Amino acid sequence: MSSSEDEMPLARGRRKPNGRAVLPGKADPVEDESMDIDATDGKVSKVINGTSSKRKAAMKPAIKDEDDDEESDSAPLSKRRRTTVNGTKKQLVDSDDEDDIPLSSSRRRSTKSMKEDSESDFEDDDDVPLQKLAKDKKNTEKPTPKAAKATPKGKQAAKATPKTQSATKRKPKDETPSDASDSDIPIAKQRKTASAKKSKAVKNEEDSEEPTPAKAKKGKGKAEAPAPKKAAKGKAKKEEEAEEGASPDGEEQTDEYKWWLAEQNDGNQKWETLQHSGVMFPPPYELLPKHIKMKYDGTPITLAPEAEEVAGFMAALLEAPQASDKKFLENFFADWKTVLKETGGAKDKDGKTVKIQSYDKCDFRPMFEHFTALKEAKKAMSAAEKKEAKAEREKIEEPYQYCQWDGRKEKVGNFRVEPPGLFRGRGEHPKRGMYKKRVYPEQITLNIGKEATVPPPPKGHKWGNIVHNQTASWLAMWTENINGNVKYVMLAVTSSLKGQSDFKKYEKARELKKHIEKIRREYTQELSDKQTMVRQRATAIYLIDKFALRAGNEKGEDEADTVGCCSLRYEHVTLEEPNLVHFKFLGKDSIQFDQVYTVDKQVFKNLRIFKKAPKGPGDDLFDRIQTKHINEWFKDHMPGLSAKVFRTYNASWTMQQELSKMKNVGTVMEKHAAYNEANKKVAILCNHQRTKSKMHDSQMEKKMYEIKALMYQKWRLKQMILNLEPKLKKKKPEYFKPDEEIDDEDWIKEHQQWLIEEEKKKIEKKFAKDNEKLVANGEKEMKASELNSRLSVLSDMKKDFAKENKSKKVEAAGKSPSVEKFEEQIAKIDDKIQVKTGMMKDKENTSEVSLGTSKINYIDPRLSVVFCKKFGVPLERIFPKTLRDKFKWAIESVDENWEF
DNA sequence: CACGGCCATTCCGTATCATTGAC
DNA sequence: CGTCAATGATACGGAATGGCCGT
Repeated sequence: MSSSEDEMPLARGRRKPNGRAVLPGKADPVEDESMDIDATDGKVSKVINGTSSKRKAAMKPAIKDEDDDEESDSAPLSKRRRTTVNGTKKQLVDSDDEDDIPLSSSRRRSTKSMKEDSESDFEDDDDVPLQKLAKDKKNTEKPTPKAAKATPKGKQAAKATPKTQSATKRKPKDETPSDASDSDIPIAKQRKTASAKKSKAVKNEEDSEEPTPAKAKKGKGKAEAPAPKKAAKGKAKKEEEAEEGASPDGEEQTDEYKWWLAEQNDGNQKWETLQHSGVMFPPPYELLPKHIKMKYDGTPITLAPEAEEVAGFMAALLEAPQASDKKFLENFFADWKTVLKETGGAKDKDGKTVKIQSYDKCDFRPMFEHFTALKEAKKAMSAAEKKEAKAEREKIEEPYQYCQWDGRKEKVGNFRVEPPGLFRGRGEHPKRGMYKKRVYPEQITLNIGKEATVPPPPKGHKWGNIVHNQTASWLAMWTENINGNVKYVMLAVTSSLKGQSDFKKYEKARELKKHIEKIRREYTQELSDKQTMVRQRATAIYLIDKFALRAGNEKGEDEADTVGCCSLRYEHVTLEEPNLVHFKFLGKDSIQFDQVYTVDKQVFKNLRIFKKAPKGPGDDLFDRIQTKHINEWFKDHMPGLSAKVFRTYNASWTMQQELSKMKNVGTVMEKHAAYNEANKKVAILCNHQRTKSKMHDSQMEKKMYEIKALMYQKWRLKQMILNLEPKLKKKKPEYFKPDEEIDDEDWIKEHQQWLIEEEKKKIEKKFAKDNEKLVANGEKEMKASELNSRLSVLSDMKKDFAKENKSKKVEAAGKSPSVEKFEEQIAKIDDKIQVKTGMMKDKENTSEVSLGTSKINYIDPRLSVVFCKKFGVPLERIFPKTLRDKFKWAIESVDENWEF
């Protein structure tokens, strides 16, 4: 049985715990490839043959041959491979093959030897002139391991970029604004000057377009209202901040730390002093009321608190998709049974133990219904009650919200300990459904200043550990039980610390600008390197650069099967002559990556080689490289360079290109739409998707129907005009044609039916309501005959429609009908149609693209700020409040000439 | 180990619809 | 009786948050 499993071509399940895909009964394709390559040249092939024989000899121990291997580059790879291969025996046999095709694995041996294949591939490959080989050889030897590695050491020093310093000179470190409102004066000023410079026309538009009026009408004076007016702005801002400074003395917000005006602290130390309140725990579990009991095999059962709690987690999901996910249920059930065992199991009403053996016999419904009722009760709370509850919550949270970081008040991010629950995972995570346990203070380590007072642990508990790690930015941590991952409590994204690293991230990306040409030149050249490893590396880097792929570390058996660049497998890439590549795989978070790209010829050729038989589904495309190899290469070309930097760089670069194409014309709304369009390009580049909501299609259909209904109404009105002025038809025949969407008799008839139905419902509803009222007033209900008479309009409608359908004419309706009146109504309908189609398009357009992620993480915020300044678009249109906070550094530090 | 990225979910304000009352 | 404004209820969609994922 196990042998048959070995033969399964599927990747999944054949991965070793370390994640390497294992080729069952197959030796390393890699080496063959390199042999082949080298074989193109007589001289080299000699070397290779040496290697190969060595390899054969040292097949399983593998590692050793590296040292004496002359072709150092390929050796490490084979080493890696060897260590993970399970079918050692087979390989050994295979490797006896004279052809040096260890692959052999009878399962998919190609008739043509791999050697031949590759040879031909590289032969028609004139990118690698023979004479060059000697030189290349040298090159490849040079950058061997250790020597290169030393370089990135300068990284730390280089990190404090000159840019940072230049920003520094503006103001000395300890400069503190005199009061809170002070901080927004500069903005106001900038804004003023900017908008003054910008066209007045724009401002007028703003006034007319902004949703402000509506809000104002509502009497909400909130600063949030996009009121572009300078004066209004300043005032509003102040209010806002006053509100935020919860404490009565508006003092505390005053010395907001403008790190971008300050000296950068270099080195590893993150703080000097640190005081905080620790973490907030979820409320303890409260037992369900006695009468709420789940059933097993029809018997109501009593559970220990923890077992009941876990059961409740499942009960809550009864109508969620998880409830029909076998794996989820299986994992849940296993963990739940463990809890049951530990807590004395389930008892019936007489205290007799009930054995829980089958999920199918569990009935969580009573619990589910109880939860649903609770939810509704909560929803039904009066506004005042809700407000009170909220205030109470906030009061409890208050101490955790902020910490003192080097004496400054900084916002804390996730101070709440994650509550227990069932692990959800993304995609087909093998651990989904497992019980995520409650975290107790004893498991928590606090990181806090030596001088600080340690926050008291919850009563009856103590903290697991207290440390004073000044090189760490976390305030607290614990280890979660599902994957054994460490969870950290850190500062909020709006904190100065995070702001600084955000800033550094973008500066790093901008630094790449200076190197990108050289980098591209070099990897392009390496695309035709004679060594497979180098080629694979170059190809991978090409993909990372062009298509913004992630690096793609190996993953373990107990993680979802998702891939990035280096972990792409055979089946993820399909080639289509002459140079189209179809990528289809699950990326981070199990998000589908499904794109067809045109690639460089050489890249296409390389991919074809990397897919050569005997590789098949389940095999690594880049079998000779790992992320560490590309990372080493990156670091050699620029300190701190990584695949992520490419993503940031390309995203921001794309945005800059798109924005610079734009002209300062049109309304604010149009400009905003254009911005979103650019944003969308970036999102697509980064493959930021969102799942179309389940409702999406039906909502679309509904909208479409509404639009058609409007068109029909319009058409009828036009017919009525004709009814009044038949002559008009000759004058403007186009005008009186029905929209083609509704040019369909069957549809019209259906629609008429629908209209009648709707009308009927409406009348019945009204009747019922009227009756209710009468009863409430102690009067008698109306009789059914009244309803019938009211419903008689329906038959009139029917008749009218029938008549219309026959005569193709519509009688003018309404009192004192006139052409003008009809035209007015038509205009209104046209407006509605316009609006609706616009909304539809927009919705469809962004239904599967998520703009947020790239806006938050990849597009240099300074680009957006510049955009707003240049085009007079209120920043609030682009950045909602939290983003304005997060990007304060960007908002306050650029003028409109700034470039990425 | 530590940190940033990233989608789904939840939260919350606004738009829209329905209802009522005044004119 | 129709219209319009005011008000209330609800649906909707963007913003904030949460917690899982990858490097």
